[in-house]
Amino acid sequence: MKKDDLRIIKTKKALYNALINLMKNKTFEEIKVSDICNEALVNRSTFYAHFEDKYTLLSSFINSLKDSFLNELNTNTKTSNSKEYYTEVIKIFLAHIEREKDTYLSIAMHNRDSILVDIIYDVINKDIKDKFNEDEKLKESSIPKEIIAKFFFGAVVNVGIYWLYNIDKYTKEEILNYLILLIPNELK
Amino acid sequence: MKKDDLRIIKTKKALYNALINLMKNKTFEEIKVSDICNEALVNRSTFYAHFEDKYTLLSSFINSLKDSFLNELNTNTKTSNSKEYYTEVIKIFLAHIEREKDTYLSIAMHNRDSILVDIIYDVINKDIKDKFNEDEKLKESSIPKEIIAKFFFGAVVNVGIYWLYNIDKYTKEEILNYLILLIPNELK
DNA sequence: AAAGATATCATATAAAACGTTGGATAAATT
DNA sequence: AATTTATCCAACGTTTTATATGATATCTTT
Repeated sequence: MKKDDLRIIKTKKALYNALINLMKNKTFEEIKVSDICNEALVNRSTFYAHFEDKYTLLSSFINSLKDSFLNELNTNTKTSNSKEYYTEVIKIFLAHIEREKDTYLSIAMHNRDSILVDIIYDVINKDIKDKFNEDEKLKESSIPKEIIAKFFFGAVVNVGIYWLYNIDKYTKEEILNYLILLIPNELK
Repeated sequence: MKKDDLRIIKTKKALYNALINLMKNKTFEEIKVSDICNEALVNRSTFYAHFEDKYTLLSSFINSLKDSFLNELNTNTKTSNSKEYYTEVIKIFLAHIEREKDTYLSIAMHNRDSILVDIIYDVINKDIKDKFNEDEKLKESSIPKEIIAKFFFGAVVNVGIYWLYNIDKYTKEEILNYLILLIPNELK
């Protein structure tokens, strides 16, 4: 099973797309493996050749989303300056939401918001934590660093999710500005 | 089916407890209706007399958690003063986490964090939004009220969840203080 | 372009879990 | 104490899962 075989790439992509499509109209739990296969025009036995079950399929897809976001982070954040670093991260975060909005909205449509929250938190926690820990300014604070981190992570992510649902109401730049205003200067 | 029949109350409670117990060791998806019934010492046909499926069971339990939190909110927030109102809400929020920590940790154990996030957001959004909208101070801000709300809701909830996982590391009072420090005075 | 490798398909099958039913029993309400 | 009714038990058909096998189609390699 060389993973670069065209057939494998094709069927996996078909299964991913099928799942996301079905999630526009159905709860994830309501979706059966056979539904996914029918939608993807893939035989059921082929499905099981690649994934244990639909949960593995979903989390595999989620991981690919995470990876693409992490790549953007690594390639687009050049500044070592911590002040600018945070706004750059937020910029990339918002760009990610904008680009993947259809996917995220499909997932959110007939499912719990939280699948979305899970994805985004995971991504953010993975990479940004370290930078946060190196931040010299935060060491002076009387509030534990980890709590400051959780506070503003939660804040930014929640605004991001709100924007996802109201993406035509505000531009990316507006949201960015609001966030910059809301985050105190000592952290910016 | 009068819902105040002792037998009904008993079996429902048994099913709730069974589910929460099982979630300490298994994913919600791995848990079968028969598992819940065995754990609860309740016949499977009785289960179906009360709930459509395990999803209905879970969300019914979640609703009861939400109700208990909303009750605390309504009975314990007397102040019309908006400054003090927010800190009171946070106090009640932290007290709720502390009292229900075993339940929440069971749910979180082998499941996505986000089930928890879902619960808490739902509760908070339901009741506190209105107060937020009435807040005169916020009308002066250049930032849309809804965004300010999402920002600080996300922040507080995320700190609360962090505390749930590290409940022995900080006291309730410490967390409260940190949050008060992190929320700017104009909003307090 | 042909040969070889292998992913996919079609089909079959067993097991697991779902969801419902009807009558007997036990527990509650009045 | 009489009546109501929730629970139990056991059985049943259906759906879905998960796996296996050989034939076919597609991709890779040379």
